[in-house]
Amino acid sequence: MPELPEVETTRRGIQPHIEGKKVTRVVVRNPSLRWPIPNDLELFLKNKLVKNVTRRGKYLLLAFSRGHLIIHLGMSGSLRLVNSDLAIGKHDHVDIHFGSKLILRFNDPRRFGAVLWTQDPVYDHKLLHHLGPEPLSDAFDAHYLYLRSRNHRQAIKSWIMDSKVVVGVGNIYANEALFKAGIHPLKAANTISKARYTHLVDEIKKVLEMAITRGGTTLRDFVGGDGKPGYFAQELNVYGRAGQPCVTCAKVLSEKRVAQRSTVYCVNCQR
DNA sequence: CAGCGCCCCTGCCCGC
DNA sequence: TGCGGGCAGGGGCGCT
Repeated sequence: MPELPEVETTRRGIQPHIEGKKVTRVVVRNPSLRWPIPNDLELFLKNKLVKNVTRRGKYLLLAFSRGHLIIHLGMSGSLRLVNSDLAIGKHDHVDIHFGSKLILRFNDPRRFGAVLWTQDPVYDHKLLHHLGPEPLSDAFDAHYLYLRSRNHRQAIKSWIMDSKVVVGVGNIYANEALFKAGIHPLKAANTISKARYTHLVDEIKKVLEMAITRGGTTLRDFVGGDGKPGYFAQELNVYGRAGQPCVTCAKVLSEKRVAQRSTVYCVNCQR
């Protein structure tokens, strides 16, 4: 249920438990995700040690001594560490065993996710090589966004959701950050001033950081727990609140579909 | 060639 | 209680 904070929460949850551990077995029950899971996945992974667990955008990267496992959770995927005696549930498509007890289990009802293997330098992979800066890095700043936006007329909301521009800004947080920054989601990217980009960058970082902090509160549930991310509990100002009053000015929030995604905003506070 | 829609898939909620 | 329609947090890809 992954926006970037959930992916990062997942990474932090699994990393300490599998880093340095050896894969003993791989079970693929259903290989048909967004792209087919390689059918010789076990061959690549068996007896290999996990060197580290990193993240690029919403892609989780498990580094092995020779190659990387690339995992994307899509719209409905989750990755949990479970004990090997836990019953297999619906949509549990992949199990990666670490010894006799520990399993990293990939579940994905809608199967928009991906589990891929590459032996090449991982950032050369076709899914990663074009990606823009990490939103929480210093490279993502107003100067960068402003310069890059000058020849883009597209609506600011879909523009900041473009992974070539910046990774990890999903629909919920795009809505929330634009509200906080007071920017109308349909405003053309190239018409927004540098000062307003400063505000937007600030709000994107803040909302993502806050959500990661909240997500962190569920970390303790990662082993054996239900693994549900905590972000539904957090206060959202606009997402899911169309027709309800704006928290700032009480005017009824509007909703439009922008690039096929639900977009909620306040016509009074966002211009 | 920037940028728009399509589409992959299951589940859930709502209205009839 | 059953069924059809619409919508869901992603994002690559094929068109124009």
